[in-house]
Amino acid sequence: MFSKACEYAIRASILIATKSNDGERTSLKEISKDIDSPEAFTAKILQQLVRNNIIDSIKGPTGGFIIEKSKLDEIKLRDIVFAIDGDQIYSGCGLGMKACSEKHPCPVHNQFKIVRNGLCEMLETT
Amino acid sequence: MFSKACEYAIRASILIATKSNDGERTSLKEISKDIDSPEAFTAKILQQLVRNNIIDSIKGPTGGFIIEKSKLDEIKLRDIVFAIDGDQIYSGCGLGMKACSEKHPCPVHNQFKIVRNGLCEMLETT
DNA sequence: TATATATCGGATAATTTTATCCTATTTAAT
DNA sequence: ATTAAATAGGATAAAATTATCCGATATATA
Repeated sequence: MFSKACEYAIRASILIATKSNDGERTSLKEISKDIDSPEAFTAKILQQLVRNNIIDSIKGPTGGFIIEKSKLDEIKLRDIVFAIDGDQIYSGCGLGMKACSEKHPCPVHNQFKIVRNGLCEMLETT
Repeated sequence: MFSKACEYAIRASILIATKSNDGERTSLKEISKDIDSPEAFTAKILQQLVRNNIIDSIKGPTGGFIIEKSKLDEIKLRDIVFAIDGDQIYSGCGLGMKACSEKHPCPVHNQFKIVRNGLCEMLETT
């Protein structure tokens, strides 16, 4: 469904959000241990989330990652997926057919559409 | 959503099914041209479909690929996806969390479940 | 039977994704 | 100020996916 990078991003975000809700910072070490991901790779992904303004980082001892209180209820899965995987989930035909469109739908266009709409709705509300 | 290999497999299968319904064979060249995929790579994928008994191949001049009439209505997207990508779409947590299960669901478990069930249902009926 | 056409299958290459390493920078605490 | 702990970021490596090449095999047709 998602790339591994995106999976890590979502899992990390959930952890950071939970901790942030308790007013705690979460260190990279803690994150990669908790979500069971490679540390250095996870660091890259967190940097992307920082650049995309989804999480904040604090350097130095006692540093770590947080999500601003004001953002806690605003951030949707969609934002994370976009930051890491881009819009590929939304764009184009589910089968990658260039010629497929609403006007010239591929044979499974409508069935795919239903599923994708469900997915997008979920990403935008969760 | 799917790997490219799987996309090619589905697109090729749709084409072969259509032609087979008209009693025609479809050559590799025709397939890769029609579905806009690399020829040699497509050949590998078609071989997998042959081994998985989804399509049949006929060698030699005037050869090509067909789907038996009796199978035409029986083959579901599910079969193709399984043959190429395996059961990854069905198995495990949508976020790849080992610890996630019905008993200890991850925070987005139920939302993912709805979407995946929709996808599986579609794959099994189309 | 000879030939041309088509799939089969092993080996290899290119690309993308995932993962690691190492140094720089920031900053809390002593 | 010094030190130690933490993130930042560039360079590189490993693994997986996608793609290509080429000889082998099968077979319809002349």
